[in-house]
Amino acid sequence: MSSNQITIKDIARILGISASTVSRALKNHPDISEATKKAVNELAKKLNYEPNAVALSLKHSRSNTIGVIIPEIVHYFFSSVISGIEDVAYDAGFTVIICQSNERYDREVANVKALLSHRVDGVLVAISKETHQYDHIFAIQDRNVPMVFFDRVIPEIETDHVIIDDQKASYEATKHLIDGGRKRIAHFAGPKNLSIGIERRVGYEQALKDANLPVIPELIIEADSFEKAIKATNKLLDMENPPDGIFAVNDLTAIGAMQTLQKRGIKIPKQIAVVGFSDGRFSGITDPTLTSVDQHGYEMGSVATKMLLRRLLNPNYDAPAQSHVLDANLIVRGSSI
Amino acid sequence: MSSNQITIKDIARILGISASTVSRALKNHPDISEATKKAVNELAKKLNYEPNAVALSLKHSRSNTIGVIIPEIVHYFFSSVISGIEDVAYDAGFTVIICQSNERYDREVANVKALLSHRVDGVLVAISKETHQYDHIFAIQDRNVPMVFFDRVIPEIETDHVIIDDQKASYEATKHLIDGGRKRIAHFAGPKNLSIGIERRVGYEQALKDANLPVIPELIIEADSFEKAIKATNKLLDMENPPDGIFAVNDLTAIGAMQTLQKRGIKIPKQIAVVGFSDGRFSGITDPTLTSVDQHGYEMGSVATKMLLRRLLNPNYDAPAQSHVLDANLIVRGSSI
DNA sequence: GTGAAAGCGCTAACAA
DNA sequence: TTGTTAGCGCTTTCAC
Repeated sequence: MSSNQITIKDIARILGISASTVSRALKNHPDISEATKKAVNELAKKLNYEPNAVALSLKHSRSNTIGVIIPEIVHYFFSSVISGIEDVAYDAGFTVIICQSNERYDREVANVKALLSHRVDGVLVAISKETHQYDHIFAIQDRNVPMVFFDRVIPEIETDHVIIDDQKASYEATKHLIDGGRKRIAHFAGPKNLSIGIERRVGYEQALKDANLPVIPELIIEADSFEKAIKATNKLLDMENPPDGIFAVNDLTAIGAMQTLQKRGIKIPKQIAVVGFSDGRFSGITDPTLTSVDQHGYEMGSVATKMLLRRLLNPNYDAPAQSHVLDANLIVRGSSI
Repeated sequence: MSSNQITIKDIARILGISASTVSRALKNHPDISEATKKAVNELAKKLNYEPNAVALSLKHSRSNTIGVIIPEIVHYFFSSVISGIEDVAYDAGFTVIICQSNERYDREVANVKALLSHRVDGVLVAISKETHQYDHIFAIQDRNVPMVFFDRVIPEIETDHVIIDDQKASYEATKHLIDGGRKRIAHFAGPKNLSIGIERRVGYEQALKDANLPVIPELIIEADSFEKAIKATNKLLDMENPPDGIFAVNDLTAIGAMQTLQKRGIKIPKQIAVVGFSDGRFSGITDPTLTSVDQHGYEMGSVATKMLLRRLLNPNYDAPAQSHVLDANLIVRGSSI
């Protein structure tokens, strides 16, 4: 398994010149004679010479590498984010190292360690749900490694971040139902200890208030899984005065609602309209198709990476931490109109 | 932005000893006195010293890094594979660099270049659909960098690989329909130029033959998108003698079929049973839930990585290329029983 | 126009 | 028990 990697030395030896000359010839240094350049470049090509990025990293104390810490790659949203990160990083000549925390604190700490050890030039982090202690994050800052948070933010930590305006998106979604004439809109809410749970609920309530509609506690049910949504929908339908619209905290619960409604003979959207919050690609394949908020994962990844590159590429750029808030817009489909 | 990374030299300087002593103390070398070890380790801890993986890579000509080239991370199957890769690699102390080809040949070539430049110790590749020329792959072999193919295989290239037994899985799926008493089973087929298209169709046909059922050309329709599935289903229903079962090449088309059937008042599975081939996580949230083949993406990633590690960790292991075929098993749900 | 030498951080053979 | 030195591949200053 002896490695066959060609080095500058190999080229130098073959051509009977020095390594430094080869190095210069390869970067088209003006001092080098055309003849030498030609010989070097031809041989390099012939031997499939590829500069050793590891040596370059060590030499320049810059690895041209970005580290990413993400909770779970298998979520459609997060994999879209990664796609956005990869594309932008790639265009800027950076390599991306992705680590999954699997929503675990200990794993996240290990990830940080690995990335720092690899001397990544910057990191993009979506903090795990389990993380409530931040020494490992401070370690990144201590080393002056630029960092951008995305999607999940820790208020105590001052660093660039890009998030979605969940509250506004929920407001829009609810308003869309109101504009469609709905007066009793239920909400399947997320957990109260998660910011998305809170933000989406606040947006919902605000839209009701702004339209002079009452916020009815019985119509707000904590339900963030498919099964819970089915139960919650049945509960709503069993009420004396059922809702005429449902705004669900995510698509999965919206789909649970739709199926239950249909099973009980309710017409969507005629009798009850349904709006979800996109976390998959289910919305296009339900029947009717599901009106939902598009979270723009790809854009989030690309924006976050650009924010990071801005600091990486201009070492004297030292503006204070920026907050970039993405608009998440409503995609209106069949379930609500 | 001056980097604050602590080095062995820093520790040596502070303690007034040599760098090599520090190095040895950190790895608990028996020659070093307890006192020195203690001092070094305490200071290292205090300063948050993290070994420079870049320097180690250069020194050892081993980067402890695995490169992955994958078509598109946003597919659930591929992101599951990555999860499997990450977990196994992580446990073995390896870092993973993921590159997306986006199903493009030029991008894949660039990915290989980047990974070779980073001197990854081994690579895991699922070749892009667009790739029909293999110089970049040969370049990997030329450098004696161990490589494992997963999911997509190039017969001409001899290297370890792990694939799914598509044919067998399709056979099982079709047989399951036959066992349920279905006699006219339609097939939504994938493109004829893709191995999954061919394999799945062959498995379907073989199951029919083994059960002495005729292979009816009109019941085999090329349909690998949601929209095509809807059209195809309508076409089937308009036949004089419609099918009593549908085996679809993927879940998306199976769902298209189900919706069309339901729209036209057909009961699933009573009148027509439907089976899909899993490429998402739709199967649990349809109504009825969808019987489908589980592709075991996570397992594929973990097996592929283990095959790679076997070569990386035992340099004298040089068995010929192995082929690992995973069983993809049928998950029976409501759409077929 | 080209070469020699030093150094990025770390390790290991060799000295002391 | 510890230090010195050389070297992994590359770049860059300084010499010639």
